[in-house]
Amino acid sequence: MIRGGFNLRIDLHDKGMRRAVTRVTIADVSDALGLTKSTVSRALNHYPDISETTRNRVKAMADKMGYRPLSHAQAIRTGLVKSLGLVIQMADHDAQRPFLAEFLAGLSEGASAEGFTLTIATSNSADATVETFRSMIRDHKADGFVLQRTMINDQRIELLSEEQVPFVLFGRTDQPYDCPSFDILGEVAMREAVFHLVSLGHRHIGFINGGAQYTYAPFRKAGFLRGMQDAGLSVDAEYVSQDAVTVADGEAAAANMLSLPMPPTAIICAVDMAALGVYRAAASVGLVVGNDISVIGYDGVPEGAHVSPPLSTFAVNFKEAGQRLSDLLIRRIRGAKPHDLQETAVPKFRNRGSTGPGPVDPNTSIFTKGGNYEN
Amino acid sequence: MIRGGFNLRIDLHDKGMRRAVTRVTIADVSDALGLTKSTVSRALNHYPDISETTRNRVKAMADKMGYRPLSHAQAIRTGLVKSLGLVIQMADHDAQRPFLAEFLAGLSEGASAEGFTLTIATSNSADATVETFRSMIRDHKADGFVLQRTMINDQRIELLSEEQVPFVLFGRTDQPYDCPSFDILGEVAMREAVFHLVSLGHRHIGFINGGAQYTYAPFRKAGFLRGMQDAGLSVDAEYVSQDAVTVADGEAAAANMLSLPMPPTAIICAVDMAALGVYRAAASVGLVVGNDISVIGYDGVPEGAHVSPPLSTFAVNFKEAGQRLSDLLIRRIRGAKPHDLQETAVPKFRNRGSTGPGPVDPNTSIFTKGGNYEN
DNA sequence: CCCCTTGCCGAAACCGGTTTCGGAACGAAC
DNA sequence: GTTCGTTCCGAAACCGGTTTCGGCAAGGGG
Repeated sequence: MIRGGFNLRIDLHDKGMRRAVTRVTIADVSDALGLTKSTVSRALNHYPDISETTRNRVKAMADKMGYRPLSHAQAIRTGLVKSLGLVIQMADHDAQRPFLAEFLAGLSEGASAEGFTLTIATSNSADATVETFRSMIRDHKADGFVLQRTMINDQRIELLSEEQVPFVLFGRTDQPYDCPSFDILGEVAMREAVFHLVSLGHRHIGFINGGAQYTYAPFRKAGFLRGMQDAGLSVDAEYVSQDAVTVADGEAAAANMLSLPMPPTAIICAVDMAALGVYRAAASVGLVVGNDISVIGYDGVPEGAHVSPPLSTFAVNFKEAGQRLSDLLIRRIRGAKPHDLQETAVPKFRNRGSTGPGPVDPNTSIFTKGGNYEN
Repeated sequence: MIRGGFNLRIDLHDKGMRRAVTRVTIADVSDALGLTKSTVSRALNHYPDISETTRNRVKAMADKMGYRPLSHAQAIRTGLVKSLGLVIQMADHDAQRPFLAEFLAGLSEGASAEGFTLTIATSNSADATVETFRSMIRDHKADGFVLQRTMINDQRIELLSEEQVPFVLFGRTDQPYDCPSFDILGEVAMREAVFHLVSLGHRHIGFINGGAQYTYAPFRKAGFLRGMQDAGLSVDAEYVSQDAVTVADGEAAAANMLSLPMPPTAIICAVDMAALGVYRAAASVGLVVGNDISVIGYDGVPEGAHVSPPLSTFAVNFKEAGQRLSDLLIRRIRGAKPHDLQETAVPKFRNRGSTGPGPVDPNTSIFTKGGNYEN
């Protein structure tokens, strides 16, 4: 039981570094108190069979000595490495790039608030992503995972469910699993976008949806359709397109719509990047955004604030999303039931000037705006 | 020695998950071979006192059984958690945002190639960053750290050196430490930028430097000055500014230069974001970039490709940087000497159209271009 | 006063690996 | 035929924690 004071040694493992390591172990604490390791451990971990006075003595001594348990030492017995995993799929298209920093900040804050860290990996394809998950699960690199960009028929969900590894979705799933999740209600935003445009006098409103493989797409489209229906407007199939997640995609989709006999006077995009493409398409046919044509985006990417006019959009708070996801995941890891771990939020409309009044006569084409009723 | 076959148990730790865990341990392997754990361990870790035949038997059995050592179990003895740490300082200004995804991808690839993972944290201020490092070091969350955005008089370097924790710099340091590092030679780029502009006929060239607290700033400035000197051009102090890292910063700095009696006909920016600000400043005084005024940036941010005309810039390969940094750091962790771990690369010029011929008469102001020699 | 709880803590095993130490087996040298 | 030196592996300690089990002492009930 008596040990020679503190645990001071020279760690020569990495020849080059010759690092002097002096770490306070649980044994140091127990020795200082005349207790055993087990008592100290249980005291610190809130076991009920430790008296309050002993617990307090232990706690006091522990932080007086600066004792901090080594998480990987605990892990070998508890099975918990106190880390949250994130696999970022790159080259997917670059749409996640603008959010990544804030999202990570949120995740990191939420994690560290509970003593967890963030372990991340990247991959280049869906298959590689699944393999990365497999390997991280097998080596137990994280106690649970955050899945961003939830997809329809998501392989990651299947894998993690099967392996019974805790996870939380950023988004909602169509699969019959009861998953912990945090999601932004894009459908609410899209419906609100319609109302905003209708109140400005627009009747012909186009909708450019995002990637059809993501679960957000049907939700946003439904919100758009619901808004149109509520406004008593019909939706022509030609006014709706999908799979636009980049500037180029948005430009192409908008160019199509603008070449229709009766082009929309306003376009709602499920993704800001696509909305930026609408700017280009508009410019190339001589339309001024915010004047000749109205555009509303979704996401709140920083680039949107730098174009002219600045893009009106529904800003998603990615930092908050990260925090909530960390929190939910940690609660899941600690045993909470999926059903109790489902949250949503609504994006905030940022009216920045890319919308304007609709045509005087709602049946007027944008190309004949100003009274030339020849169509 | 004889153990009851594989290690199959039900792990009830997290009440909610009831996860069935069946893991192949080193003891399973040794039992299957009739050897001891120690022999298997040494065989797998290339100890010299294990015969070649035994080593091969062990290896074969290990991967036949799918054995993978648990890194956190190894860590408690070896002191190595097989993880690289990265602390991202946010709100710094958003300049790092565009690179983050690629940079992480590079780091992750480099790390996982050697069986390491990436542990990241974020912080909101320089002080918080240092505290985060302290805590990660104390809890040994990573075996070493990657420091991006090397600063002049960098507190992180002091801390890590003092604590004798391996690290590698993205950038070079002015401090008297011999640090492992990877850096992009911005000075080469800036000098090349000058030559490019001079060859187009420019004589009055402005330089907008980046954040003065970063070590890259003096290098890039030196490159600019060297280029000017080599071209036989003098540099007026009014043509040089610094601390421009955002669009707004760049706009302000450029506005100043453009209001000089003899404004520069070309501006080189140490940071793309600032260059985008130059676009704005130019527009607001009626100058067309690529025609009335030439602009060259540095970094290769995606936004630069979307403006009109697309920004000519020196593109930095952040993914490669990440890979190299991971590699260097891992070698450092394994004991290589700092002196042998210093690499550099040069950025690649992307000529995209934001530069044009200088004035016919080099002494002509851009505001009188076209032959109106009245100054 | 005895017995039985209950509260509280120590002893020891355990988690999954690594590392030290020592000794058996074998061949070479004398 | 000893002796000595290698080669190669087993036994056991160790890393820093957690968890099980059991036992001692105090307190309460009969």
